Amino acid sequence: MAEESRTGAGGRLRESESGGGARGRRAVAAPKKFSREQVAAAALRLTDTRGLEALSMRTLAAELGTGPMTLYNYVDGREGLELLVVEAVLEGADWPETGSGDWRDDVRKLAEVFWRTIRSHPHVIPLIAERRTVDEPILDFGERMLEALARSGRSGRELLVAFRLVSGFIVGFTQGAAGRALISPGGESASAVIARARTLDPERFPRVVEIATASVEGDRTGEFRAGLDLLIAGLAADARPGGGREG
Amino acid sequence: MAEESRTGAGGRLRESESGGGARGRRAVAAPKKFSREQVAAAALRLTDTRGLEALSMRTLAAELGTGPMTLYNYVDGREGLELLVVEAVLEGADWPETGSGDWRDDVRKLAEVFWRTIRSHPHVIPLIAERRTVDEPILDFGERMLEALARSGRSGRELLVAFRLVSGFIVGFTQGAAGRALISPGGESASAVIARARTLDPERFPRVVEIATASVEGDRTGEFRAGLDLLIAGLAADARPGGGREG
DNA sequence: CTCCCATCAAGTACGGTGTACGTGAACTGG
DNA sequence: CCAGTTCACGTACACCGTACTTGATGGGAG
Repeated sequence: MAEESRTGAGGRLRESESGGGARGRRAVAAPKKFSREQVAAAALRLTDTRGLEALSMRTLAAELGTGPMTLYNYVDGREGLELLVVEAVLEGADWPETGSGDWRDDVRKLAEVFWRTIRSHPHVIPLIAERRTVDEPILDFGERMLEALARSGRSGRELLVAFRLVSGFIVGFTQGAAGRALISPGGESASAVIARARTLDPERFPRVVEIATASVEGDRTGEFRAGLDLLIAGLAADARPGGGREG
Repeated sequence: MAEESRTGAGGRLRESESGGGARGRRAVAAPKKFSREQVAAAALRLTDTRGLEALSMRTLAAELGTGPMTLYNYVDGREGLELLVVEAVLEGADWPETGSGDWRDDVRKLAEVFWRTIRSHPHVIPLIAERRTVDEPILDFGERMLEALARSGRSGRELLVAFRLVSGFIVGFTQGAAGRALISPGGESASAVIARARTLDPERFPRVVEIATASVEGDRTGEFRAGLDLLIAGLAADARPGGGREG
């Protein structure tokens, strides 16, 4: 797993940042031109400002002032590029301490940090939604969440169900709150949703229109918490009676 | 619906269309070469057999024995093509009668039909997940689900939360059960998941590995029902006391 | 009848994508 | 000095969606 690009481990790599004044007798070549973090930051910046469809090998390369193929020295193809962006987003989160207190609190805390983190990069949401069973940084979060859920006395199939419930809710809610077509690259989410709801026939979709409106007017975080609390209550009610601690 | 006239190879034959407009001056020049249903069926077949990434204007056109641009006479670009596939999938469902009995039963019935319908076309799942707030056939389902949920005594924000909970669960569960990278175009889902789980470090992701294994061994439909029941129980417990009927 | 031209099917071509391949420059250890 | 290795990156290919253009068709007007 850990076979990252261990190419730079030779020791001699002098980063090409604004280091010492004599920045080189030579033009660039043997030491890496960028750090992986630089690439990640550029990719995330690109995605945040110009949307997910603007993220391509070529645009990113242009952003960095280099050619497309150079990126393949930092990233394992398009797939790896997306992974890099997801990583960059999740690294920005500061995960809470969990594992000791009430599992409900931990579930809540974890979910909330995830929610807040993701929401600050709305364009990345589709990426996270479709890659959540693949990327390690997400699985890392999943593992913590599972640990908390396990303390409700679940394991095996029940744990699986509980996890799917929670993660499905988180991703679904996030996705629904700022879905692909409802948020435009420009970024005016609210008006876009409203506009979209307006085009719907209110006779055919009365309640869809109703909740679409409610969704725009309400505060999403409050709704997220409400849904999560409901979910946690359900999980607690269903938990194996003696299983407040691990049974 | 538009009735189709099948043309042989190479020629287009005139056909008096139903409702052939006496639009004054000109009559129709040529009948359509395919029916919309033919196109939809071909698109769905293509997606089912060769995966979502094989669905393109060009491949579909080739499948139909015509050129790419011809499709634009039947479908509004790539976007419309995806809509067509989603439509084709959801049209295959036979929706239950709802609206009269217990809302819990209706939620269950609707969710289950949706689940079963979608699962029979696993490659379309990502499409449905990301287009669920956009496509009318999906909104149609959403409207029915909302109607059922409303009978738990909710409206406005609470209804929104309940809906997000349920639909997030459905989509999340489906997506998780047969996600993009976990199911390969070839179609060997179970072994792929196992293989994936094997590559994970069990020290770092002990519980992820545990539920991944459980997920392969268990029957998904049972887990889906279990999660759904838990969710419904939570919704029922939280329902406004007097609100068994619409209040 | 002939001719016109509205209409729709379909081809060509353009600008995009991801990336295999190859070349060559810069460094390192012998 | 000379391999050998690592990296930058230009070129090229196969693919994508689709704007634009062409071409066939056949009803009405003359």
